[in-house]
Amino acid sequence: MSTKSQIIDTTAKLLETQGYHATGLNQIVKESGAPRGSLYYYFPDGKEQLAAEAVADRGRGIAQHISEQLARVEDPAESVYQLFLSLADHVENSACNGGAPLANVALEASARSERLREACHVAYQQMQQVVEQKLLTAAYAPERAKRLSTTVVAAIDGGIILSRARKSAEPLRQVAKEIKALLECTAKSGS
Amino acid sequence: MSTKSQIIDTTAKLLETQGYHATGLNQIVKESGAPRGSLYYYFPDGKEQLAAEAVADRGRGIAQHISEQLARVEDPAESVYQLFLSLADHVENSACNGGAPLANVALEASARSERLREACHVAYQQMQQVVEQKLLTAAYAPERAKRLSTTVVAAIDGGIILSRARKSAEPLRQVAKEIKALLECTAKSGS
DNA sequence: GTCTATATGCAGATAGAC
DNA sequence: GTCTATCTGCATATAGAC
Repeated sequence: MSTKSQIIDTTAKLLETQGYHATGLNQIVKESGAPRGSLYYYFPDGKEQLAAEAVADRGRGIAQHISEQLARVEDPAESVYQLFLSLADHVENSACNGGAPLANVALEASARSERLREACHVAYQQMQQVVEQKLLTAAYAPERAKRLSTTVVAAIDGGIILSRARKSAEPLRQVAKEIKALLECTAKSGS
Repeated sequence: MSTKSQIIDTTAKLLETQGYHATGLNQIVKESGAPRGSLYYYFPDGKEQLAAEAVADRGRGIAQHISEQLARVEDPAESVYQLFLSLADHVENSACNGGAPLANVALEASARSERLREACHVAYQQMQQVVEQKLLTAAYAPERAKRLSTTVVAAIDGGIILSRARKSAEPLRQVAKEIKALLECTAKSGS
């Protein structure tokens, strides 16, 4: 892996657990093992640019991960449910400090940096579209599939926040059940 | 209002929009108009203590706000729906930089400070219990009311994150519709 | 209770050698 | 491309006067 992508990857990981302002350039350099002098060579605009690229990279990664997870089960409701459960496992394995790679930056920087806000927005759109596409394979009306995909993404992030605060993946699993119920009980009614 | 509560209130507001690490003690002093020397007099443990008290205070505030909102409409599903809409208005009026007073701190500090994590957890529990109580006035099974209340709180925070990233309250309104659908379509089935 | 002054450290960023 | 040295500024926190 190239030095640049190594830096981006480490940054994304730190942003996920610590957030933007708590993550220092020094820490990124140290944990990535990248040469100190490379940082401003690859990212002339400094921390903001680096974070934006990390968010974009992680956004693509999650969207792909979600896509793969959803593809494993044919039924949309069940596939989304399994996605939640896999996320819950991930949250548990990361000691409840991970799982929502974008939420932290989105909240912190949406006001301060337009560049970061936009990066987060794009990443969320990608996640949402993947879910939406899966839902469209069922009998949902297009508008409703869009609303549902927004709800699924929101429920993921919200569930992870609660799980982190509680130091337990239980909230995420509870949310999983209800999202499944939502997808099932109204599957055929266009409403 | 006393100096102390003035400081707490300002801190809570800044934490909501900026998060923990981006909010400096200097800014708190300046914007609160409180005397500089008072800070460590009222909060000997410094920033961490101040933030924890701000979170606790805001937690009580939101729980009460939610309680009042839910009391305005008898039907649980409809009352929760109206709650979401009022939150969407609030997010819009704050230029999409507010609405989730706890999420930011919960994500940032859950790993670093046990004290802050616990404060967030308690605050979330209070919110959830208010919703749960409202749901119990309907025909939901107790266990399900708990799951649903978790889902509602998660959906609020997640919806607000998406709305902030998108600079529009639209995601929150979409989520609102689906949560309403969830509460309605399964009202009588204990599942 | 509140003030000012200050200690100490680390942040992000830059310059210039190699 | 990568290095080291350094600039500047702000962060939290403390000391001691009033």
